[in-house]
Amino acid sequence: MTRLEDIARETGFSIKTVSRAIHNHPDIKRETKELIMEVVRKRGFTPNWAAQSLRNQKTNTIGYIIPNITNGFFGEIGIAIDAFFRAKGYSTLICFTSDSRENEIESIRSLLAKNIDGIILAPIGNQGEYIDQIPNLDDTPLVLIDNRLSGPARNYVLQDNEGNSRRLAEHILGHGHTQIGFITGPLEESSSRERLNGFRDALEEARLSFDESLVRSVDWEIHSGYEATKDLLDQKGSSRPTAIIYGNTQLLLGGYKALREKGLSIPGDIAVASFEHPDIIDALSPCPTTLEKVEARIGQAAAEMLLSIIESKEKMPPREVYIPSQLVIGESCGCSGRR
Amino acid sequence: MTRLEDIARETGFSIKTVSRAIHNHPDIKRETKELIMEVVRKRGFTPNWAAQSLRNQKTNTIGYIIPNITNGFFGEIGIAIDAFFRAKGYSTLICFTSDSRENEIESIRSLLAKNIDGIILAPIGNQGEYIDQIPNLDDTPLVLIDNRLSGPARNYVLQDNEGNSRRLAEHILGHGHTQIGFITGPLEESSSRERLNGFRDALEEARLSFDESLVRSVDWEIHSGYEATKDLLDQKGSSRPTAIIYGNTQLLLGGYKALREKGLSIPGDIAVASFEHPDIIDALSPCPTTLEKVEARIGQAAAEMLLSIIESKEKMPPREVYIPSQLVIGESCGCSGRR
DNA sequence: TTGAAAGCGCTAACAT
DNA sequence: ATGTTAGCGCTTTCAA
Repeated sequence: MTRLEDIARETGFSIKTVSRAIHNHPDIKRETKELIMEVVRKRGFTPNWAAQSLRNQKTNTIGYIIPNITNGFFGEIGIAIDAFFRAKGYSTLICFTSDSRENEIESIRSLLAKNIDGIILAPIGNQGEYIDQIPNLDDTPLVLIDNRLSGPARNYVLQDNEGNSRRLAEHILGHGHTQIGFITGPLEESSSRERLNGFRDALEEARLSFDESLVRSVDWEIHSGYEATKDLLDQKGSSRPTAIIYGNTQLLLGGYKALREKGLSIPGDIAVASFEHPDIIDALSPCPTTLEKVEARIGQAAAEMLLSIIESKEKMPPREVYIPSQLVIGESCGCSGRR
Repeated sequence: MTRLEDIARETGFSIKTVSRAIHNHPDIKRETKELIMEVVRKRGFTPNWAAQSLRNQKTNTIGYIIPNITNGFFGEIGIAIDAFFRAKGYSTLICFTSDSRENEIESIRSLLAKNIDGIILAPIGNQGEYIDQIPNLDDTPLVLIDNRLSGPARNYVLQDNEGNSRRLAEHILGHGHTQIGFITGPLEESSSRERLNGFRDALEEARLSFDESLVRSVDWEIHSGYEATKDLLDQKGSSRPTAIIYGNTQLLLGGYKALREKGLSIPGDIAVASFEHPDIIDALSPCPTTLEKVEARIGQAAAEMLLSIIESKEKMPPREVYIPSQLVIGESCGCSGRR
C-alpha cells in the first residue's frame, strides 16, 4: 500500500506538505504541489480510508439497507441515491437483509461500527419499536423509505399511495366498470393498506359500494398474483369483476398469466391496471396502464433529506415527504393506446 | 460513539481486558468476561471498524463490483457471495458501475483505499489491459466473473457457455427443427460469442449448415429481442425459422411479445428456448424451456476462490472455474410440459 | 511556505 | 490474569 510517507520520501517534502497538496490547501507553492501531484498520480495514491475516517470522525459514506437486492424497485432507488451522494463526494454502502429483521438489525449495527455518516433504510414489517432500541442509532441521521412503521415520528420518504390508488381507480371507473377487483399485498404493510384505502375512497366517491369479496390480500409474489386472479374469477355467488387493479408488478405479471390461460382478452373481456412501472413493461402485451416511475424521485428525495440532516448541526424535527405519481395510460384499461 | 475505554471505565477494568473479553481471548477470568460482556451488550458496543482495520491491516471486508444493480442475475450472485462471506465473518461492499469503464476503475480505486481484503468483479466489455494498469491492484486478490477479458491469465468463474448452448441446440434439434434462429448479445462479449460457437457446433454435429441469416446479435435489452424477433420472421428470401433460441431473459421476453403480437403460438407455430432461468419465468405462458439457475453456484464458486486466495500466504497461479448447467424442460420447445 | 508532534480507537508485545 | 505502551496512516494545531 502506498502511504503519504512514501510520497513524502520520494518527493523530498514532508508528510504534511503532501497532505496539503492532495487537499488543495492554499498554503502551498504551486510548483511544489504540481511536483507532488505528479508522483501521487504515478503511484496511484489514495488516502487510506480507515486512517482518514478515524482521524476525521467522518467517513463520507452512507449506508443503504434494503430487504432484497433483486427487487428492481429498490435497485433503482439505490442508483439515484448513489448518484446523488457520489456527486457530493460520498460513497454508498448497500446492505440487504433478505427480509429478515435479524439481518436488518445486524446491518444497522455493522454500519454504525463503520461510523457511516447516515443511513437510508427500507424497513420490513410494520413494527418500529425495535429501531428505537438499537444502541447509538439516535446519533446517526436516518431516513426511512417506502414503508411506515409504528412508533414515534421519523424521517420518511413515502409514496402517495392513497392518491395513486384513487387515480388508478377513478380511471377504471371512468371506463364504466362497477365490479372492480383489487389484488394487493399484506394489509399490515402501510403501502398495501393505504392503496386499499384509496381504492375504497374512489368507490365511495363514485357512490359504489365496496365489495370485500372482490379484494385479495396476498404476498407480493408473482404466483400469488396468479392464484389470486384465478380465485377471483372462479368464485361463486358473486358476479365476476370486469376489471382488476394490481398492487405491484409481480402481482400484475401473475395476473396476466392467469388471464391469458383463461382465454380472457385484455381489455376486451377484462380491464387491467397496476401500480408501479417496471422496465419489464416492454415485454407485456397489451401494454398495461400503470403509474409513472417514482424510483429516481424517491431516491433523490431521500438522499437530499439525509444530506441536509448530516450537514445541519442541530437536531431537526422529523420530516415526511410524499412522492405522488401520475397515471401512464396503456392499452390494458380500454383506452386506445399510448406512445 | 461507545469506545473500548467507556466500557473499561464503567467496569473498572483496563482497555485491554475489555478487548480480551470481546475477542474471546483465553487469558481472562470467566466472571470478568461475563461482567464485561454484560456492559458491552447493554451499551451496544461494536469495535470501531476504522480503528480495527487500521491496526490490523485487515478489514474483513470484500468488494463486489457489478455493472448494474437492477440486473437480477448479478443480484442473485451477490446474495450468494454475501451469504458465504457473512458466515466467515466478512462484510460485502457492493459497487455498481452503470456500465461505465470510468466508474468501474473509480470503484476499484475506492475499494483499494478502503483496504478491502479482496474483490469480485463482473467486468464490462472485453478489453482487460486497463486492469493491469490500476496501481496497487496486484496486491489485492481479484476474481472475475461471467465475462472473460483480453490480456494475461486471471482468476475467473465463468459459465460453460459453449456446453450450455450445445445442450439447448441439441434439444431443439431433437424436436426435428432444421431452421433455428439464434438471437444473442454483442459478439465482442465472450459470453455471447461462446454461446454462438456452441450453437454452431451443435449444428455441425447434426450435419446441418450454419445459416448466418438466422442469427441476430443485438444488445441484451427487451426491446432488442422484440425487434430482432420481428426482423427474423419478416425477412425475405430465406425460409422462416421454426424455432428460436434466445441468449438471455430480456431477449426472450421481447421475443415472447413479438411472437404473441404476430399471432404465432408457442410451440405450435414456433418452438422457443432460452439461456438463463429468471424468477419471472412464472409469469410466462407457455413456460419457457431454459437452463438451470446458476447464480448461486457462480457466487459460491467465486466466493470460495476469493477466500482461498485471501487466506493463502503465497501467490497462487490464476485459476478458472466453469459452471455448467442442465436443461430445464418447459412447454415452449414442444415437449409436453414439466412439473 | 513548510515541518514536528499529538492523537483518533484499537490490538499485540511486553510487562507485572 | 491483568495493565502499559507503542504504533497503524492520517490531519490538525502550533512552531519555524
